[in-house]
Amino acid sequence: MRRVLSLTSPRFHLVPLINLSCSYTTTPASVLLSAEGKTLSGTATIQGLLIKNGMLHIPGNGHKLMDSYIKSGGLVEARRAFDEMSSRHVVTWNSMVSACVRHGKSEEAIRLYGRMLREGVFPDEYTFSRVFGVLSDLGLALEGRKVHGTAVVLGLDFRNLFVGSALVDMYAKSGNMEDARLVADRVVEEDVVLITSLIVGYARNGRDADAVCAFRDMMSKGIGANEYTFASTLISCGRISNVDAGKSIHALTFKSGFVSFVEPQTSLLTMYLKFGMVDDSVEVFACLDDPNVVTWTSLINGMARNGREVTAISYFQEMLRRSMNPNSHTLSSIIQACSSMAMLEIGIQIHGLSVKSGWSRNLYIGAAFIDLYGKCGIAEMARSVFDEFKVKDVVSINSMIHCYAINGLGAEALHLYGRMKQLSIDPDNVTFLNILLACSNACLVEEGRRVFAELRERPHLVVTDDHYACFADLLGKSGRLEEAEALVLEMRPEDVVLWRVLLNACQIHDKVEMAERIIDRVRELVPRDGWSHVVMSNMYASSCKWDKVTEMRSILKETGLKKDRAMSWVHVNREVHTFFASDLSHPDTPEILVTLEELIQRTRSLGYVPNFKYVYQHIEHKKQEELLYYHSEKLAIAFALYRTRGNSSSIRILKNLRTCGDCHAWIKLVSLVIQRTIIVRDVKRYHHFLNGSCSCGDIW
DNA sequence: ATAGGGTTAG
Repeated sequence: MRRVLSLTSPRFHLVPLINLSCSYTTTPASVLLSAEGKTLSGTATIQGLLIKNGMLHIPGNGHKLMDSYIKSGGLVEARRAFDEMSSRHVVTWNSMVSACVRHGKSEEAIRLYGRMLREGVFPDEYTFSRVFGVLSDLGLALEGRKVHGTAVVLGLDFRNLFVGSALVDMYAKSGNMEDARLVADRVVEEDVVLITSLIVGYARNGRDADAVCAFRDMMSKGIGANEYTFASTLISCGRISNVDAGKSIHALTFKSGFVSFVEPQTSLLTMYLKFGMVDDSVEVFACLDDPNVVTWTSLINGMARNGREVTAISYFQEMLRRSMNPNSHTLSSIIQACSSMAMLEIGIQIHGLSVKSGWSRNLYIGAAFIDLYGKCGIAEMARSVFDEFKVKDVVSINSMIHCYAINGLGAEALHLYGRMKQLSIDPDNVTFLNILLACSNACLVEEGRRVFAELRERPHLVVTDDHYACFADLLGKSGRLEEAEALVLEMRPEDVVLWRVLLNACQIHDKVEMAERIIDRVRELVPRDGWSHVVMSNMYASSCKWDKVTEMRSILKETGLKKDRAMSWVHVNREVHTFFASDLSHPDTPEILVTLEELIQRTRSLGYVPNFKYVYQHIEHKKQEELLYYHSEKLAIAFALYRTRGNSSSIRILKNLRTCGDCHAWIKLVSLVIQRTIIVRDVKRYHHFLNGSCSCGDIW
C-alpha cells in the first residue's frame, strides 16, 4: 500500500527590502568618480560638484560620470549624462549600449546602434558582439544577418572570439545551424565559449547527437570544457539516451572539478532521470550542497516521469520545508504528478498554492490544471479553469479537448473545436489527435470521418500513425471492421500498431475469424508479438476454445511478455490504496468482503449475472465466480464504500488495464444501488457510472 | 575605460 502524506501549508518568504543609504563625503569629485562602491545619490552629489566647479567638460569626466551612474544602477541618469556630452568616444557608446542591454532595454540598445552609425561613429568588436546578442534575443534573424553584413563592410576582425561566439549564438538561436557552423569554423583560434555556443545551438535545435559530437571534437582538440559546456552536453546525452557518452562525460565533470557547480550537476541529474536511472540521479542530488529551484524542479519532474509520483510529492514538500519557492516549472511538474495518479485532493491544494503565489495565470499551469481535473474525471472543473483564461492558446485548447475526449464528452470536444475556428486559432496535430480521440470515445463515427478528412486536407499538418490508429479504432469499435481494415491496408499496412487496433476491435465484437486473419498479418510484421497473443488467447477463452487457448499460451511463453498484474487503486482520505486481482492482503479485508458480498446480493436482485466470458481460465464455475468477484476494481469499490459509507461524494478508481465487461456491468448497477457517482479511469479512458449507466455508452 | 555561452514544463 502506498500512502501519501498530507501537505503542510507552504510558507512563502518575502525578501526584505535592502535599505540603501549613502554617507555624505567631502572627497574631491574627480577622485570619487573612480572610486569603488558607487551609489546613485553619491554620484548625483559629485555631478553637482563637477558642474559647480566647471569640470564636467574636462575630457573623460563625462564618460566617468555616466559610468558611475551605470555602476550604481541609474540607467536614466546615465542616459541623461550620455545625452549631455558634447562628443562621445566609441567606448562611451559601447558602455551605454551594454547598460541598456543589462537593463533589458533591447530596443533602446538597437536604436543607439543606429544613431551611432548616423553620427558617423564606427562600431567596433565590442559594439557588434553586443548588438548580435540583442538581435538574437529579439528574434530578429533577418536584421542580424544585415548587421553581420555591415560588420563585414566595416572590415571587422572576425577572428575576435567575442564577435565569433556572438554570431554563432545568434545564428543558432534563429535555428540556422549551418551558418552558425560556418562562422565557428572560420574563427581560427578555438575557444570554449565559442564551441559551447555551438553545442548549445545544436541542443536547442533538437540536434543532440551533433551536440555530443561537437563536444567530442572539442575534447580531441584539447580544449577544456567548463561548467557551461558540461551543463548543455549532459542534457543532450540524456535526450538521445546515450548512456555511454553520458557516463564518460559524468566522469569528466568529476575530473575537471565541476562537482560543486549547480548547473552542470542539475544537468547530470536530469540526464540520469531521462535514462530512467533514478538511483543515480538521487546520488547526484545528495552530493549537491546548494540545489536551486531548477534542480528541485528537475528532480520532481523526473520522479513523476519515472512513475514515482508519490516520491515527487515528498520532494516537493521537502522543498517547501526548506523555504525554496517553487516557480511555474515546479508547479506544472507537481501538477502532472498529481494528474497521472489522479491525486485530486493534493492537486486542489496545489491549485490554491498557485493562486496564492500568483502563478495561476500562467498558460503552462493552466493547461496542467485542465489536465489534472480531466484526469480526475471532473470535466466541469477543468472547464472553469479554462474559462478563467482570457487569452487561450492552442495548448490550453488542446488540453481542454483532451479532457473532453478521455471523459467521453465528444459533443463538447467538437463544440470547442468549432469555437477554435471562430477564434481563428489554428488547430495543430495534437488538436486533431484529441478530436479524433473524442469522436472515438463517444463513438461519433460520421463526425470522426469528417475530422479525419479535414486533417488530410491540411497540407501543412502531417498525418501520423497515431491519427490513423485513432480513426481506425473509431471505425473498429463502432463495428465498421471492414472499413477499418481497408483503411489500414491502404494507408499503413506495415504498421503493427494499427493491426493491433483492429485486433482489439475484433475482440470487442467477438469476430474470431477476422481476428485470426489479422493476427497472421501481425505475425508477418512481428513474429512474436506478446500483446496480440494475449488478445487471441482471451478471445478463444471467451468462446471456450480451450485447446486454442493452450496453443496461444505456449506461443505467449516464447514471447517472454510479462503480463502486467491487474491492479486498481483508490484514494480514500488522502491515502492511496492498491488492490491486485484476488488480493486479500489489505488489513480491512474482512470488512471489504462483507461489503462486497452485500453489493453482489443487491446487484443480483437488480439483475446482475456474473459473465464468465471474462474468465479466461478453464476451471469450474464456482472458482470462476470467485475470480470475477475478486477483480481488483470490485475490491477497490467495496473498500471505498466501506470507508466512506454515508458520504455522497464520488468514488474514484484507477486501473492499469482495461475494465472487463463483467465489472463494467456490475459497477453500473452498484452506482444505482449506492446512488453515488463512480469514476473509473482505466488504461484507455474514463467511465462515469451514475444511476445504472456509464458515460462510455458501453463501448470502450 | 567596454564584450561571450548553461540547468526545470505542453
